[in-house]
Amino acid sequence: MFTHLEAETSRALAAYLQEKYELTAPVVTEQPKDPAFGELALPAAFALAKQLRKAPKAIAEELAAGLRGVPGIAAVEVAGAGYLNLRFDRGAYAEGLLRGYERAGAPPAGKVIVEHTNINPNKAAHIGHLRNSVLGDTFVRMLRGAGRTVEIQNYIDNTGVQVADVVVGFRYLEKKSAEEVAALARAPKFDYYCWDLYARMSAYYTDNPEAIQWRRDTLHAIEHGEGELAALGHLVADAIVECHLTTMWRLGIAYDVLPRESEILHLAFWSTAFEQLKERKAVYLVEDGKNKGCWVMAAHHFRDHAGEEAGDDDAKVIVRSNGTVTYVGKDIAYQLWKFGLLGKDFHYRPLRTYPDGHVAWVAAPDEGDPAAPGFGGGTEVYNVIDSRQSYLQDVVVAGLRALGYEEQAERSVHFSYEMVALSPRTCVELGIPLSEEDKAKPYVEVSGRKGLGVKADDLIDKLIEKAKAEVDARHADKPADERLRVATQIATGALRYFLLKFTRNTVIAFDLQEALSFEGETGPYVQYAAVRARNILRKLEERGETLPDFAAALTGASLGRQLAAEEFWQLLLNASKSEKALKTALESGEPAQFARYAFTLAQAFNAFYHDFPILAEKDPEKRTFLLWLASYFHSQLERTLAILCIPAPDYM
RNA sequence: GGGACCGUAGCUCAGCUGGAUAGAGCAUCUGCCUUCUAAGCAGAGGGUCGCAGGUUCGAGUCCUGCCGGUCCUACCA
Repeated sequence: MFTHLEAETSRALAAYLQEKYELTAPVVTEQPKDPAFGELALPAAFALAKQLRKAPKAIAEELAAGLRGVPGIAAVEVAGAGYLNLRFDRGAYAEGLLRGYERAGAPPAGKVIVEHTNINPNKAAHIGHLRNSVLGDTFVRMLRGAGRTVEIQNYIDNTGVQVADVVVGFRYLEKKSAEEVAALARAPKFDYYCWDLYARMSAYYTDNPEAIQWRRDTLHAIEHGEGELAALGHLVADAIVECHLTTMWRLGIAYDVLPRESEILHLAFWSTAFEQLKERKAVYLVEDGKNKGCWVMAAHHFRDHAGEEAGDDDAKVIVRSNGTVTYVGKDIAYQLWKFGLLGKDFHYRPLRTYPDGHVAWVAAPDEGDPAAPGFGGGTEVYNVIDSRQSYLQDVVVAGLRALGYEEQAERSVHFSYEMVALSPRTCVELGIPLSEEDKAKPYVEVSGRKGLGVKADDLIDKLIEKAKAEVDARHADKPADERLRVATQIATGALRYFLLKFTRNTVIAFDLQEALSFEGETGPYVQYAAVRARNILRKLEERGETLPDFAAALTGASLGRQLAAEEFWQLLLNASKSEKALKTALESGEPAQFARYAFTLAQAFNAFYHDFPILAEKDPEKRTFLLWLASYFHSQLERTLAILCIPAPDYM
């Protein structure tokens, strides 16, 4: 409703500008800082002052006339130095919300592909991976909330160095047979086991540099899919992927398809892309210098300031002198596939059916399942990858551009975010040893190689444990399994909100105490508001009453009477802005903005809840109105929480 | 050396494409449970928006320089 009026206002003013001044300018609308100024503000007069050579205030007076007839607008005022402030017809606005209104405009066609998670399948997921997944998953839900079709991809680098290192660890460090590893992989917490092994193996390389040859041999075997080392690689990677899927599902995160590097190699995606790149002269063979014998992409493709004269040494190596392709090269091929530009496709088999019936598919080594849906072929692609990889993401986009896929390059978005580090205090708390150098830093970077970090499952367990204690203290009368379920929901809400409250380019210095907080700007705060709203409605039923048929019981006139009270109007207005909040958050690509809206919505409701004992209200019209407001808040809170994938518990 | 990001209250962070009196949470202090659950509400204190210039009706927001911090800049991923 709010966005509808906003659009109508902009359209009316644009038409008026055209008619009166023959100007075609985009109309900017703002939400006034002070609610006393009204619901919408237009600073248009300021922008026109120079062109029309008149004082902004005088222009605003003229423009006001063009807005007076807009349906739903009750008043147009000129304020300040030349603002146009609009006031809505409160009764009509509420009636629009009550009776439902048509959402204007269909969402853009085409499939959006969002790639997120992408954890190397060689160790347990940690807090940094969670930020990626929660950010990606929430963004997906926001897009779907706005009506877009979205496909979620989780790329599995199952043939990389990291998997190889764990295989080396099993084979040479622990001297385990394939059967022994298989037994470990079937046991719980295989990902934890590998976490430690990977850290030990990394340390071993440092002390025994000659061991690097093991890595080379193993990597070669894995890449070529040959022998028992390759089989071991698959065994490890597949088992770890299962662990990751399970961990992520604890937070409600699921995937549509898991493309894998092994199939990208097997199906020779790269050679197809390589032919295209050579043909378009996007890459060339270096004859001399440090990159001699490599196929490289010239720096000017991906760096703004690099001139054509930038040398071979600045170029990005795509194919090594030994003929193997780098990760970026494969990534270019993969990005082409995402847009349906490669002319090749994976085979797929179902990997997992989630409890809600959703199926995640995975790239299959051979024929695959004919029932598989079509994947890839998107019109927009978002890659949720941390900001440290922006250089490589630039190269990928440059690859598309160099091939002439300008439009797809434009629609390739590196949805970047800053890393999650650990606050020194939290390191101490977790018993992580810190060097003197680390202690002086504002935060300590997590490192899988060093085995330094907070594992996702550990953190979730801790949150559940804490929430369980709170629930137990408050609801000792409820069944234990139910209390555990509620505690799990609270933990999920706390964690998802915590990871979302920071904007993407803020480094999170993870602080355990802060993350474990359920008060203030947190997920549980928002959940609590939803629970309270529901309690009012439930209490009503417990008293033998039924919820009124609001559409019949409330009219524009009665709504107008009640909304004459400023506080009621502000509450309703606030509650009605979820669509607006979603729109601006999507435009800026910041899930944090939408999370923040959820918080302000909960704040508004909590104030309302405190100030107006609804069930005790004596005046019938007011009571009906308050009930409607409460149920409207309730539905808005639940809708908002649903998009954030924060569960709404039955009680707290 | 080159590129990118960050610097806002004691702490952690918001501040949408430049707009009206710079916000929130935490922490500190003071009130509020006989009421639809206090995981809550109300209030107080707390600011040279790193520094200096510039652009204009208007700058936390844009430009330049400086100071401080971080990341990237592999024939690793």
